Amino acid sequence: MALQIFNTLSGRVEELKTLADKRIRMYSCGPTVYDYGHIGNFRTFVFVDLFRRFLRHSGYQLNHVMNITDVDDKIIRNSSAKGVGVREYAAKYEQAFFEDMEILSLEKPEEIARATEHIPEMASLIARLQKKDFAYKTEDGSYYFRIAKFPQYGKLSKKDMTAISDGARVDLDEYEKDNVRDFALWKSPKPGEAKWETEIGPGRPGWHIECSAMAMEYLGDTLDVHLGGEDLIFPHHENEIAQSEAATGKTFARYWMHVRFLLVEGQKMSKSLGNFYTPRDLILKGHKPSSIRYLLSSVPYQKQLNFTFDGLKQAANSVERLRNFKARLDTGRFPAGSNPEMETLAKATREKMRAALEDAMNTAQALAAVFDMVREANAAGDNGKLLRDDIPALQEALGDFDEVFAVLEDDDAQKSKQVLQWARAEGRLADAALAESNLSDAEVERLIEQRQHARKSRDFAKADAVRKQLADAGIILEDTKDGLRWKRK
RNA sequence: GGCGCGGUACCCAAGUGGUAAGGGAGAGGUCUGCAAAACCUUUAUGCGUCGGUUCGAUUCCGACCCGCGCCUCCA
Repeated sequence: MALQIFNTLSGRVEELKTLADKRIRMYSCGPTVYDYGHIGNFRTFVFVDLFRRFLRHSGYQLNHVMNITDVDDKIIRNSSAKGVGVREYAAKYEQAFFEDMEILSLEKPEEIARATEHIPEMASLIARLQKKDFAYKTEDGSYYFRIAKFPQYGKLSKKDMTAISDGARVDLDEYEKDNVRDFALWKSPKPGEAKWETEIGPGRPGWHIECSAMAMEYLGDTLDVHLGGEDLIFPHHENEIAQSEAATGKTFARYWMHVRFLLVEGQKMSKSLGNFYTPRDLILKGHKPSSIRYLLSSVPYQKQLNFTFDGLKQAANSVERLRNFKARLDTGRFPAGSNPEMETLAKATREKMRAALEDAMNTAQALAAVFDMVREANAAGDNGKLLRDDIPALQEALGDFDEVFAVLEDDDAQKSKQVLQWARAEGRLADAALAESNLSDAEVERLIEQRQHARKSRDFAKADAVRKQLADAGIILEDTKDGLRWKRK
């Protein structure tokens, strides 16, 4: 089977067929860097990451562009409220975004495009649109897109723009527009706001034009896939289509994929409800980065995901189970020989995972396949039916899994530490429940040695006391047949 | 009002016209100096409600109830 995805444009699940065989041109809407990203943003970004990883795993050569919107109304408003320049303000949150990407194990796209570095491309796109009469300039120097001239308008969001729907509100201030639905391509300069001198005059770009200009700049007139959060379907992506296709006369993006919003504790996340979280907030509360990534990955992207603290705990336990299995494969000792059933199991698991992800990125089903393997291989191990030569095949299958899900590497403690340092620097330590483990690896090893001595001399009281001491510092010990293993909680 | 999505065990969640994956949690057991890990057993005659189609529906159709999203530069 080949990769199937749900295409918002057609409203159907379709086979993904790229323009150039095994090369994919994709564009995903990145952050507007006006504040720290929240877990809702990161549901989308985590999905984009899973998708790119799976594409690469499937043999595609990726050309993925993500934008950073570093000029917009909110950035202008927030930066002036703080009395810092727009560039400086945006740079801080852009940096934070990159840090968050690393914390959540998100790969960097091949190209990261900043809006402010592509102003001339946007201006020339607007000039093209004006030449074709798809854009017009108003008295104050702003430019708008003429929706009436683009009959396909609404094809992505399935809106009939010829009729004004009842509930839709209209901004009456913008009387200069020919039609209330026309959207801004370019905003005339206002005192105190960032502005650029361009071929179409001074001002700053509208929201949508950057993505059209940058996507086409890096990927050509027609891209294979365009992704984003579901809220972007309208107006953002609809407008991108209008701008791009009006200018080029060609299809802008052949497939549109949209990630559903998440709920937090059953409700829409909002600051007023007090259920608004950034990954940093959660890490400071003691949750692991891998738990966040796992939870965000575990529900297929087209389904609403209810993000709860209970779910976060469950995710942590699930990741733990997978890591324990990995450790068993990596460090356990097994009898010589091979059991063909294990090779079959590994192969079947890899195929099931691939089939699940090819089926419109059904991550839940892919996870089920891995857990089936974990259980069966563990059982075989307990029964002495897991043999030395079986290990590589199982490791490979687990590696396949982690190429996409990326949760097995135990770097949570180190990542959390970074967040703690950030919190300290920002003076936010007050709300940090995260306890810093004050034991270095060497100290842990030293205590473990003491305990082993005690055990050898059958002084179990002493041994247990040491274990208790380590447990209090967040260190878990496991006495296995193959020796002692320890890990940080 | 228009368009759309969803309601599956204590929690998360997959799925199919033929009788309910997987994970977490709970209970019991095996193993262990004790733990941990792991394994085994167990927890939905039931898949929002009510009708209909069918030999048979959780899966198809209709109505209703509930939740959610977009229609406002919120991912």
